[in-house]
Amino acid sequence: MFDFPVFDGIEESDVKKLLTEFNALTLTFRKDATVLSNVSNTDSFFIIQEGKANIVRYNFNGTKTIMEKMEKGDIFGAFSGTIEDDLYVIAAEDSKIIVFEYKRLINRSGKNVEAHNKLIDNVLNKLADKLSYFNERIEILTEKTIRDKLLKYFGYLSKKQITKSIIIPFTLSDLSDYLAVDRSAMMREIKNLNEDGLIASKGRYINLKY
Amino acid sequence: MFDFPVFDGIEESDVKKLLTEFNALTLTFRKDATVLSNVSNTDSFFIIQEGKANIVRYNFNGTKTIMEKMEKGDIFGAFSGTIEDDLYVIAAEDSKIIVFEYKRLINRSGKNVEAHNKLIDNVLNKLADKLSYFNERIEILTEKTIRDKLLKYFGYLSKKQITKSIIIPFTLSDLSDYLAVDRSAMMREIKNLNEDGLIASKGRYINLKY
DNA sequence: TTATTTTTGTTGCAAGTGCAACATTAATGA
DNA sequence: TCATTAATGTTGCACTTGCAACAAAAATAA
Repeated sequence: MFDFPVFDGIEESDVKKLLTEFNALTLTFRKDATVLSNVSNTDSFFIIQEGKANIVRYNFNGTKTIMEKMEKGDIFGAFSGTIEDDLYVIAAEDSKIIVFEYKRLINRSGKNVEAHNKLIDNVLNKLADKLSYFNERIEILTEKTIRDKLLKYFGYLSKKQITKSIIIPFTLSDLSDYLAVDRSAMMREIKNLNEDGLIASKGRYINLKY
Repeated sequence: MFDFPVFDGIEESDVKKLLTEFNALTLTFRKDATVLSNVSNTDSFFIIQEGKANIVRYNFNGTKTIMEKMEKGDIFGAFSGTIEDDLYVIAAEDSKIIVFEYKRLINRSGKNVEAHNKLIDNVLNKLADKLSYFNERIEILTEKTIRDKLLKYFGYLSKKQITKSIIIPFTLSDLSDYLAVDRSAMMREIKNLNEDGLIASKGRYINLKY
Protein backbone atom coordinates (compact mmCIF):
# COMPACT_ATOMS: atom_id res chain seq x y z
CA MET A 1 0.00 0.00 0.00
CA PHE A 2 2.59 2.56 1.10
CA ASP A 3 5.74 0.79 0.01
CA PHE A 4 7.78 3.63 -1.35
CA PRO A 5 10.90 5.46 -0.20
CA VAL A 6 9.36 8.35 1.73
CA PHE A 7 7.62 5.84 4.00
CA ASP A 8 10.56 3.48 4.38
CA GLY A 9 11.06 2.34 7.94
CA ILE A 10 7.63 3.53 9.09
CA GLU A 11 5.00 0.99 10.11
CA GLU A 12 1.97 1.05 7.85
CA SER A 13 -0.26 1.77 10.84
CA ASP A 14 1.93 4.79 11.65
CA VAL A 15 1.79 5.98 8.07
CA LYS A 16 -1.98 5.93 8.30
CA LYS A 17 -1.95 7.84 11.57
CA LEU A 18 0.36 10.44 10.08
CA LEU A 19 -1.73 10.88 6.97
CA THR A 20 -4.85 11.24 9.09
CA GLU A 21 -3.10 13.81 11.26
CA PHE A 22 -2.09 15.68 8.11
CA ASN A 23 -5.63 15.62 6.69
CA ALA A 24 -4.12 14.02 3.63
CA LEU A 25 -6.28 13.27 0.61
CA THR A 26 -5.74 10.69 -2.08
CA LEU A 27 -6.74 12.18 -5.40
CA THR A 28 -7.12 10.20 -8.61
CA PHE A 29 -6.28 11.64 -12.00
CA ARG A 30 -6.91 10.34 -15.49
CA LYS A 31 -4.07 10.32 -18.00
CA ASP A 32 -3.32 13.85 -19.25
CA ALA A 33 -5.28 15.50 -16.45
CA THR A 34 -3.76 18.56 -14.79
CA VAL A 35 -2.58 17.72 -11.29
CA LEU A 36 -1.23 21.16 -10.46
CA SER A 37 -1.38 24.30 -12.54
CA ASN A 38 1.22 26.53 -10.92
CA VAL A 39 3.99 24.62 -9.22
CA SER A 40 5.63 27.67 -7.68
CA ASN A 41 2.41 28.82 -6.04
CA THR A 42 1.22 25.75 -4.22
CA ASP A 43 1.31 25.27 -0.47
CA SER A 44 0.76 21.53 -0.74
CA PHE A 45 3.02 18.52 -0.67
CA PHE A 46 2.42 15.70 -3.16
CA ILE A 47 3.43 12.05 -3.21
CA ILE A 48 2.73 9.88 -6.24
CA GLN A 49 1.09 6.75 -4.88
CA GLU A 50 0.36 5.13 -8.22
CA GLY A 51 1.02 6.01 -11.84
CA LYS A 52 3.25 8.65 -13.39
CA ALA A 53 3.29 12.41 -13.79
CA ASN A 54 5.41 14.94 -15.63
CA ILE A 55 6.44 18.47 -14.82
CA VAL A 56 5.90 20.33 -18.07
CA ARG A 57 6.38 23.81 -19.43
CA TYR A 58 4.12 25.29 -22.06
CA ASN A 59 6.25 27.40 -24.38
CA PHE A 60 5.05 30.63 -25.91
CA ASN A 61 4.52 28.89 -29.24
CA GLY A 62 2.23 26.30 -27.70
CA THR A 63 4.67 23.42 -27.65
CA LYS A 64 5.19 21.70 -24.36
CA THR A 65 8.47 20.49 -22.91
CA ILE A 66 8.70 17.76 -20.32
CA MET A 67 10.95 19.19 -17.64
CA GLU A 68 10.96 16.17 -15.40
CA LYS A 69 9.43 12.72 -15.41
CA MET A 70 8.13 11.47 -12.09
CA GLU A 71 6.79 8.11 -11.04
CA LYS A 72 5.50 6.13 -8.08
CA GLY A 73 7.10 7.34 -4.87
CA ASP A 74 8.28 10.66 -6.24
CA ILE A 75 7.44 13.87 -4.44
CA PHE A 76 6.81 17.45 -5.54
CA GLY A 77 5.15 20.61 -4.35
CA ALA A 78 5.64 23.56 -2.05
CA PHE A 79 9.27 22.98 -1.20
CA SER A 80 10.33 23.16 -4.85
CA GLY A 81 12.49 26.21 -5.11
CA THR A 82 11.52 27.21 -8.61
CA ILE A 83 10.58 30.78 -9.45
CA GLU A 84 9.27 29.81 -12.83
CA ASP A 85 5.60 30.50 -13.24
CA ASP A 86 4.74 28.39 -16.24
CA LEU A 87 5.26 24.90 -14.85
CA TYR A 88 2.43 22.41 -14.71
CA VAL A 89 2.16 18.88 -13.40
CA ILE A 90 0.28 16.57 -15.74
CA ALA A 91 -0.65 12.93 -15.13
CA ALA A 92 1.26 10.80 -17.64
CA GLU A 93 -1.09 7.88 -16.95
CA ASP A 94 -3.99 7.20 -14.61
CA SER A 95 -2.60 8.07 -11.20
CA LYS A 96 -3.31 8.29 -7.50
CA ILE A 97 -1.66 11.12 -5.69
CA ILE A 98 -1.48 11.84 -1.97
CA VAL A 99 -1.81 15.52 -1.05
CA PHE A 100 -1.51 17.41 2.20
CA GLU A 101 -0.47 20.83 3.42
CA TYR A 102 3.29 21.32 3.32
CA LYS A 103 3.05 23.11 6.67
CA ARG A 104 1.84 19.89 8.26
CA LEU A 105 5.05 18.19 7.25
CA ILE A 106 7.22 20.97 8.62
CA ASN A 107 5.41 22.04 11.78
CA ARG A 108 5.39 19.03 14.02
CA SER A 109 2.64 18.33 16.48
CA GLY A 110 3.26 16.20 19.55
CA LYS A 111 1.75 13.12 17.96
CA ASN A 112 3.49 10.34 16.06
CA VAL A 113 6.83 11.96 16.69
CA GLU A 114 8.96 8.98 15.69
CA ALA A 115 7.14 8.44 12.42
CA HIS A 116 7.16 12.13 11.65
CA ASN A 117 10.92 12.33 12.23
CA LYS A 118 11.51 9.37 9.98
CA LEU A 119 9.32 10.89 7.27
CA ILE A 120 11.39 14.08 7.26
CA ASP A 121 14.57 12.01 7.14
CA ASN A 122 13.19 10.10 4.16
CA VAL A 123 12.14 13.24 2.33
CA LEU A 124 15.64 14.69 2.74
CA ASN A 125 17.15 11.46 1.47
CA LYS A 126 14.77 11.36 -1.47
CA LEU A 127 15.82 14.85 -2.53
CA ALA A 128 19.49 14.03 -2.03
CA ASP A 129 19.10 10.88 -4.12
CA LYS A 130 17.65 12.84 -6.96
CA LEU A 131 20.40 15.38 -6.58
CA SER A 132 23.04 12.69 -6.93
CA TYR A 133 21.21 11.23 -9.94
CA PHE A 134 21.14 14.67 -11.57
CA ASN A 135 24.75 15.19 -10.72
CA GLU A 136 25.69 11.96 -12.43
CA ARG A 137 23.75 12.90 -15.54
CA ILE A 138 25.50 16.26 -15.66
CA GLU A 139 28.87 14.51 -15.36
CA ILE A 140 27.98 12.42 -18.40
CA LEU A 141 26.52 15.25 -20.48
CA THR A 142 29.63 17.29 -19.78
CA GLU A 143 31.86 14.84 -21.67
CA LYS A 144 32.68 16.23 -25.09
CA THR A 145 32.53 13.26 -27.44
CA ILE A 146 29.91 10.52 -27.82
CA ARG A 147 32.60 7.95 -27.09
CA ASP A 148 33.46 9.61 -23.78
CA LYS A 149 29.79 9.93 -22.85
CA LEU A 150 29.25 6.23 -23.50
CA LEU A 151 32.34 5.22 -21.54
CA LYS A 152 31.42 7.36 -18.57
CA TYR A 153 27.87 6.03 -18.59
CA PHE A 154 29.10 2.44 -18.85
CA GLY A 155 31.45 3.13 -15.98
CA TYR A 156 28.65 4.30 -13.70
CA LEU A 157 26.48 1.34 -14.72
CA SER A 158 29.30 -1.08 -14.07
CA LYS A 159 29.76 0.38 -10.61
CA LYS A 160 26.06 0.04 -9.82
CA GLN A 161 25.63 -3.43 -11.26
CA ILE A 162 28.99 -4.46 -9.73
CA THR A 163 30.08 -6.28 -12.88
CA LYS A 164 31.78 -5.60 -16.17
CA SER A 165 28.98 -7.44 -17.99
CA ILE A 166 26.42 -4.71 -17.90
CA ILE A 167 22.90 -4.53 -19.26
CA ILE A 168 21.53 -1.20 -20.36
CA PRO A 169 18.26 -0.74 -18.45
CA PHE A 170 16.36 0.83 -21.34
CA THR A 171 16.35 0.78 -25.15
CA LEU A 172 19.35 2.05 -27.08
CA SER A 173 17.02 4.62 -28.52
CA ASP A 174 16.24 5.92 -25.04
CA LEU A 175 19.95 5.82 -24.23
CA SER A 176 20.66 8.25 -27.06
CA ASP A 177 18.05 10.58 -25.57
CA TYR A 178 19.63 10.26 -22.14
CA LEU A 179 23.05 11.09 -23.57
CA ALA A 180 21.50 13.82 -25.73
CA VAL A 181 23.14 12.57 -28.94
CA ASP A 182 21.91 11.36 -32.30
CA ARG A 183 20.97 7.70 -32.18
CA SER A 184 22.67 6.69 -35.40
CA ALA A 185 25.84 8.51 -34.42
CA MET A 186 25.75 6.68 -31.11
CA MET A 187 25.30 3.31 -32.83
CA ARG A 188 28.27 4.12 -35.03
CA GLU A 189 30.34 4.92 -31.96
CA ILE A 190 29.30 1.69 -30.22
CA LYS A 191 30.50 -0.15 -33.32
CA ASN A 192 33.80 1.71 -33.13
CA LEU A 193 34.20 0.80 -29.46
CA ASN A 194 33.71 -2.85 -30.40
CA GLU A 195 36.20 -2.64 -33.24
CA ASP A 196 38.74 -0.93 -30.99
CA GLY A 197 38.34 -3.76 -28.47
CA LEU A 198 37.18 -1.52 -25.62
CA ILE A 199 33.87 -3.35 -25.35
CA ALA A 200 32.18 -6.44 -26.74
CA SER A 201 28.49 -5.75 -27.16
CA LYS A 202 25.34 -7.17 -28.66
CA GLY A 203 22.35 -4.89 -28.40
CA ARG A 204 21.90 -3.83 -24.81
CA TYR A 205 24.32 -6.44 -23.46
CA ILE A 206 27.78 -5.00 -23.03
CA ASN A 207 31.06 -6.43 -21.81
CA LEU A 208 33.62 -3.91 -20.67
CA LYS A 209 37.13 -4.90 -21.74
CA TYR A 210 39.01 -2.36 -19.68
CA MET B 1 27.20 35.98 11.40
CA PHE B 2 24.61 33.42 10.33
CA ASP B 3 23.18 35.19 7.34
CA PHE B 4 22.71 32.36 4.93
CA PRO B 5 19.71 30.52 3.51
CA VAL B 6 19.43 27.62 5.95
CA PHE B 7 19.02 30.13 8.79
CA ASP B 8 16.69 32.50 6.95
CA GLY B 9 13.83 33.61 9.10
CA ILE B 10 15.40 32.44 12.33
CA GLU B 11 16.50 34.97 14.94
CA GLU B 12 20.25 34.93 15.53
CA SER B 13 19.68 34.17 19.20
CA ASP B 14 17.57 31.17 18.23
CA VAL B 15 20.22 29.98 15.78
CA LYS B 16 22.70 30.02 18.63
CA LYS B 17 20.35 28.12 20.92
CA LEU B 18 19.79 25.52 18.22
CA LEU B 19 23.47 25.06 17.54
CA THR B 20 24.15 24.71 21.24
CA GLU B 21 21.37 22.14 21.53
CA PHE B 22 22.91 20.27 18.59
CA ASN B 23 26.41 20.32 20.14
CA ALA B 24 27.53 21.95 16.91
CA LEU B 25 31.19 22.70 16.32
CA THR B 26 32.73 25.28 14.06
CA LEU B 27 35.80 23.81 12.43
CA THR B 28 38.35 25.78 10.47
CA PHE B 29 40.17 24.36 7.48
CA ARG B 30 43.10 25.67 5.48
CA LYS B 31 42.91 25.71 1.71
CA ASP B 32 43.27 22.20 0.28
CA ALA B 33 42.65 20.51 3.64
CA THR B 34 40.40 17.45 3.70
CA VAL B 35 37.09 18.28 5.33
CA LEU B 36 35.53 14.84 4.95
CA SER B 37 37.14 11.73 3.55
CA ASN B 38 34.18 9.49 2.85
CA VAL B 39 31.02 11.39 2.06
CA SER B 40 28.77 8.34 1.99
CA ASN B 41 29.89 7.17 5.43
CA THR B 42 29.40 10.24 7.55
CA ASP B 43 26.68 10.71 10.13
CA SER B 44 27.25 14.44 10.34
CA PHE B 45 25.61 17.45 8.80
CA PHE B 46 27.79 20.28 7.48
CA ILE B 47 27.12 23.92 6.72
CA ILE B 48 29.75 26.11 5.11
CA GLN B 49 29.93 29.24 7.26
CA GLU B 50 32.82 30.87 5.42
CA GLY B 51 34.93 29.98 2.41
CA LYS B 52 34.47 27.37 -0.27
CA ALA B 53 34.74 23.63 -0.60
CA ASN B 54 34.58 21.09 -3.41
CA ILE B 55 33.28 17.58 -3.59
CA VAL B 56 35.99 15.73 -5.51
CA ARG B 57 36.64 12.26 -6.82
CA TYR B 58 40.10 10.79 -7.04
CA ASN B 59 40.25 8.70 -10.20
CA PHE B 60 42.19 5.44 -10.43
CA ASN B 61 44.92 7.20 -12.40
CA GLY B 62 45.44 9.78 -9.68
CA THR B 63 43.69 12.68 -11.37
CA LYS B 64 40.97 14.41 -9.42
CA THR B 65 37.64 15.59 -10.74
CA ILE B 66 35.60 18.30 -9.09
CA MET B 67 32.12 16.86 -8.80
CA GLU B 68 30.53 19.88 -7.22
CA LYS B 69 31.58 23.32 -6.12
CA MET B 70 30.14 24.55 -2.84
CA GLU B 71 30.32 27.91 -1.16
CA LYS B 72 29.11 29.86 1.84
CA GLY B 73 25.71 28.63 2.96
CA ASP B 74 25.87 25.32 1.14
CA ILE B 75 25.18 22.10 3.01
CA PHE B 76 26.41 18.53 2.68
CA GLY B 77 26.73 15.38 4.69
CA ALA B 78 24.76 12.41 5.97
CA PHE B 79 21.61 13.00 3.95
CA SER B 80 23.48 12.83 0.63
CA GLY B 81 22.14 9.78 -1.10
CA THR B 82 25.32 8.79 -2.87
CA ILE B 83 26.60 5.21 -2.78
CA GLU B 84 29.93 6.21 -4.24
CA ASP B 85 32.80 5.51 -1.91
CA ASP B 86 35.53 7.64 -3.41
CA LEU B 87 34.16 11.12 -2.82
CA TYR B 88 36.02 13.63 -0.68
CA VAL B 89 35.28 17.15 0.45
CA ILE B 90 38.25 19.47 0.14
CA ALA B 91 38.45 23.09 1.26
CA ALA B 92 38.92 25.25 -1.84
CA GLU B 93 40.05 28.16 0.31
CA ASP B 94 40.43 28.81 4.03
CA SER B 95 37.03 27.93 5.44
CA LYS B 96 34.89 27.70 8.54
CA ILE B 97 32.44 24.85 8.62
CA ILE B 98 29.67 24.13 11.11
CA VAL B 99 29.25 20.45 11.98
CA PHE B 100 26.73 18.55 14.06
CA GLU B 101 25.14 15.14 14.14
CA TYR B 102 22.57 14.66 11.40
CA LYS B 103 20.34 12.85 13.92
CA ARG B 104 20.08 16.08 15.87
CA LEU B 105 18.54 17.77 12.90
CA ILE B 106 16.04 14.99 12.31
CA ASN B 107 15.06 13.92 15.83
CA ARG B 108 13.51 16.94 17.44
CA SER B 109 13.67 17.58 21.12
CA GLY B 110 11.06 19.72 22.80
CA LYS B 111 13.23 22.82 22.76
CA ASN B 112 13.35 25.61 20.18
CA VAL B 113 10.54 24.00 18.24
CA GLU B 114 9.77 27.00 16.05
CA ALA B 115 13.37 27.52 15.04
CA HIS B 116 13.90 23.85 14.48
CA ASN B 117 10.85 23.65 12.22
CA LYS B 118 12.04 26.59 10.22
CA LEU B 119 15.49 25.08 9.85
CA ILE B 120 14.06 21.88 8.39
CA ASP B 121 11.93 23.95 6.03
CA ASN B 122 15.01 25.87 4.92
CA VAL B 123 17.06 22.71 4.37
CA LEU B 124 14.31 21.27 2.18
CA ASN B 125 14.17 24.50 0.21
CA LYS B 126 17.92 24.59 -0.14
CA LEU B 127 17.96 21.10 -1.63
CA ALA B 128 15.03 21.89 -3.89
CA ASP B 129 16.81 25.03 -5.09
CA LYS B 130 19.86 23.06 -6.04
CA LEU B 131 17.65 20.52 -7.74
CA SER B 132 16.08 23.19 -9.88
CA TYR B 133 19.50 24.63 -10.70
CA PHE B 134 20.73 21.18 -11.76
CA ASN B 135 17.58 20.66 -13.74
CA GLU B 136 18.15 23.88 -15.61
CA ARG B 137 21.73 22.93 -16.41
CA ILE B 138 20.58 19.56 -17.73
CA GLU B 139 18.02 21.30 -19.90
CA ILE B 140 20.79 23.38 -21.42
CA LEU B 141 23.30 20.56 -21.84
CA THR B 142 20.60 18.53 -23.57
CA GLU B 143 20.41 20.96 -26.48
CA LYS B 144 22.26 19.59 -29.48
CA THR B 145 24.05 22.56 -30.99
CA ILE B 146 26.17 25.28 -29.40
CA ARG B 147 23.75 27.84 -30.80
CA ASP B 148 20.79 26.19 -29.09
CA LYS B 149 22.70 25.87 -25.82
CA LEU B 150 23.54 29.56 -25.90
CA LEU B 151 20.00 30.59 -26.72
CA LYS B 152 18.52 28.43 -23.97
CA TYR B 153 21.03 29.78 -21.48
CA PHE B 154 20.37 33.36 -22.53
CA GLY B 155 16.67 32.67 -22.19
CA TYR B 156 17.01 31.52 -18.58
CA LEU B 157 19.26 34.46 -17.75
CA SER B 158 16.83 36.89 -19.30
CA LYS B 159 14.04 35.43 -17.19
CA LYS B 160 16.07 35.76 -14.00
CA GLN B 161 17.41 39.24 -14.70
CA ILE B 162 13.97 40.27 -16.03
CA THR B 163 15.44 42.06 -19.01
CA LYS B 164 16.59 41.40 -22.54
CA SER B 165 19.84 43.24 -21.82
CA ILE B 166 21.59 40.50 -19.94
CA ILE B 167 25.02 40.31 -18.38
CA ILE B 168 26.75 36.96 -18.18
CA PRO B 169 27.68 36.50 -14.52
CA PHE B 170 31.07 34.94 -15.19
CA THR B 171 33.77 34.99 -17.86
CA LEU B 172 33.07 33.72 -21.36
CA SER B 173 35.74 31.16 -20.71
CA ASP B 174 33.79 29.87 -17.74
CA LEU B 175 30.63 29.97 -19.80
CA SER B 176 32.13 27.54 -22.29
CA ASP B 177 32.89 25.20 -19.39
CA TYR B 178 29.35 25.53 -18.10
CA LEU B 179 27.96 24.70 -21.54
CA ALA B 180 30.59 21.97 -21.95
CA VAL B 181 31.72 23.21 -25.37
CA ASP B 182 34.97 24.43 -26.88
CA ARG B 183 35.57 28.10 -26.12
CA SER B 184 36.65 29.12 -29.60
CA ALA B 185 33.71 27.29 -31.15
CA MET B 186 31.43 29.11 -28.75
CA MET B 187 32.98 32.48 -29.65
CA ARG B 188 32.43 31.71 -33.31
CA GLU B 189 28.80 30.89 -32.63
CA ILE B 190 28.31 34.10 -30.66
CA LYS B 191 29.64 35.95 -33.68
CA ASN B 192 27.19 34.09 -35.90
CA LEU B 193 24.30 35.01 -33.60
CA ASN B 194 25.33 38.65 -33.91
CA GLU B 195 25.59 38.45 -37.69
CA ASP B 196 22.21 36.75 -37.89
CA GLY B 197 20.71 39.56 -35.83
CA LEU B 198 19.50 37.33 -33.01
CA ILE B 199 21.63 39.14 -30.47
CA ALA B 200 23.82 42.23 -30.24
CA SER B 201 26.69 41.55 -27.91
CA LYS B 202 29.97 42.95 -26.71
CA GLY B 203 31.89 40.66 -24.41
CA ARG B 204 29.66 39.60 -21.58
CA TYR B 205 27.02 42.21 -22.34
CA ILE B 206 24.27 40.80 -24.51
CA ASN B 207 21.11 42.23 -25.98
CA LEU B 208 18.49 39.71 -27.00
CA LYS B 209 16.79 40.71 -30.23
CA TYR B 210 14.00 38.18 -30.11
C1' DT C 1 0.33 -17.94 -36.98
C1' DT C 2 0.68 -13.61 -39.55
C1' DA C 3 0.65 -8.70 -39.59
C1' DT C 4 2.24 -4.55 -37.58
C1' DT C 5 5.07 -1.82 -34.85
C1' DT C 6 9.25 -1.00 -32.44
C1' DT C 7 14.00 -1.43 -32.01
C1' DT C 8 18.46 -2.13 -33.77
C1' DG C 9 21.86 -1.62 -37.28
C1' DT C 10 24.07 0.79 -41.37
C1' DT C 11 25.71 4.43 -44.61
C1' DG C 12 26.71 8.90 -47.33
C1' DC C 13 26.93 13.45 -46.84
C1' DA C 14 26.64 18.11 -45.10
C1' DA C 15 27.11 20.75 -41.18
C1' DG C 16 28.95 21.61 -36.70
C1' DT C 17 32.63 21.29 -33.50
C1' DG C 18 37.16 20.70 -31.26
C1' DC C 19 41.82 21.68 -31.59
C1' DA C 20 45.80 24.43 -32.24
C1' DA C 21 47.80 28.57 -32.81
C1' DC C 22 47.91 33.24 -32.66
C1' DA C 23 46.39 38.51 -32.14
C1' DT C 24 44.21 41.85 -29.47
C1' DT C 25 42.25 43.89 -25.51
C1' DA C 26 41.34 44.22 -20.59
C1' DA C 27 42.55 43.46 -15.86
C1' DT C 28 45.87 42.94 -12.17
C1' DG C 29 49.91 43.65 -9.43
C1' DA C 30 54.45 45.50 -8.44
C1' DT D 1 53.36 53.72 -14.36
C1' DC D 2 54.82 49.64 -16.78
C1' DA D 3 54.97 44.68 -16.88
C1' DT D 4 52.58 40.58 -16.63
C1' DT D 5 48.73 37.76 -16.71
C1' DA D 6 44.05 36.78 -17.89
C1' DA D 7 40.30 37.20 -20.98
C1' DT D 8 38.46 37.91 -25.46
C1' DG D 9 38.49 37.41 -30.33
C1' DT D 10 39.79 35.03 -34.82
C1' DT D 11 40.92 31.42 -38.31
C1' DG D 12 42.12 26.95 -40.96
C1' DC D 13 41.60 22.33 -40.83
C1' DA D 14 40.54 17.67 -39.52
C1' DC D 15 37.40 15.07 -37.22
C1' DT D 16 32.97 14.21 -35.13
C1' DT D 17 28.28 14.50 -35.31
C1' DG D 18 23.51 15.11 -36.89
C1' DC D 19 20.42 14.18 -40.43
C1' DA D 20 18.01 11.46 -43.72
C1' DA D 21 16.92 7.31 -45.51
C1' DC D 22 16.75 2.66 -45.48
C1' DA D 23 17.32 -2.61 -44.12
C1' DA D 24 17.07 -6.20 -40.83
C1' DA D 25 15.77 -8.10 -36.59
C1' DA D 26 12.95 -8.34 -32.56
C1' DA D 27 8.89 -7.53 -30.01
C1' DT D 28 3.99 -6.96 -29.83
C1' DA D 29 -0.71 -7.33 -31.24
C1' DA D 30 -4.38 -9.34 -33.91
